[in-house]
Amino acid sequence: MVVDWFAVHARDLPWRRPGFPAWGTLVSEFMLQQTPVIRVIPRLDEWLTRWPEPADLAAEPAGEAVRAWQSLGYPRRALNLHACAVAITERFGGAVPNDVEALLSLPGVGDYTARAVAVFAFGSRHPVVDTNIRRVIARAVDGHPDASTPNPKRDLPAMTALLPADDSAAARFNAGMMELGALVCTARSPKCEICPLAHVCAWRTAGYPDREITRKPKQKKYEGSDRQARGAILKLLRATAHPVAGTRFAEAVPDPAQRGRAITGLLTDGLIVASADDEFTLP
DNA sequence: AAATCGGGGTG
DNA sequence: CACCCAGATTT
Repeated sequence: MVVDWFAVHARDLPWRRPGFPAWGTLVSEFMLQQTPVIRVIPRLDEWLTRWPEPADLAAEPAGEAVRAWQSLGYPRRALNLHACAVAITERFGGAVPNDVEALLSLPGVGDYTARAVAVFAFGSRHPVVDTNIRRVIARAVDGHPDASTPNPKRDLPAMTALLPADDSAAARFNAGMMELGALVCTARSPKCEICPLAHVCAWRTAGYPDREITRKPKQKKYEGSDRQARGAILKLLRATAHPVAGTRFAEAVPDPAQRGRAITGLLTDGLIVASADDEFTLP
């Protein structure tokens, strides 16, 4: 029933176009790691126009990937994606590998992304579990809103049991479940009245228990201002093609201690590199 | 299991 | 202003 619903209600997204390259699927999945679809689409188009093949990206400095990443967030993903392009060029002859095992060996590719690429780019039959599917399973199968700690592996058995036997149908089922979570079974105010699973949903049958979730207060140990400092320095370096003197960071981050922590962290993560005379630049 | 890593959009 | 977003990695 999810597959039928998906056939009618699927959004027209770039990575669903016929003939969309596997490299494009990999780039899109990286960008979609914790970044909403609507903000990924224009950036994906820029990337694939500029770097149509993994070798095209691999031929450029990693810093160019960080620049082109712009404000998608979590810029380490840009570094990982560039490292992916290098690894694909060197170890896989420039072609995105098609099996989960090989995909998992790539930097920044975890359990979700490996399965997603194998399924959506190559049509393999694997269960995929993302944040949307986790929520749909929690509600429709387990009968409670998604209050538990994120643990995709816990939902794999349920998805495996539901997965159609046919490869193509399995791929559409995965995409359909994700779409259902994105458009209908949403995190806040789900649209149960138009849900194709309403009549079999365990959560609805049980009378929507725990509809008002009391989440434990997220305790953050880091200082919010430190996070801001990282972004400010990175933004400064993205905007300039040449090395920037460390003293100029004071404009963006006035507090010396905070500035020092930000620079140290960025260097450790490889997002910036130090050159001579207290100057910094993208790698 | 919990913390970290961004930035923008939304109820 | 708190929560959410096609997660991955480290501790």
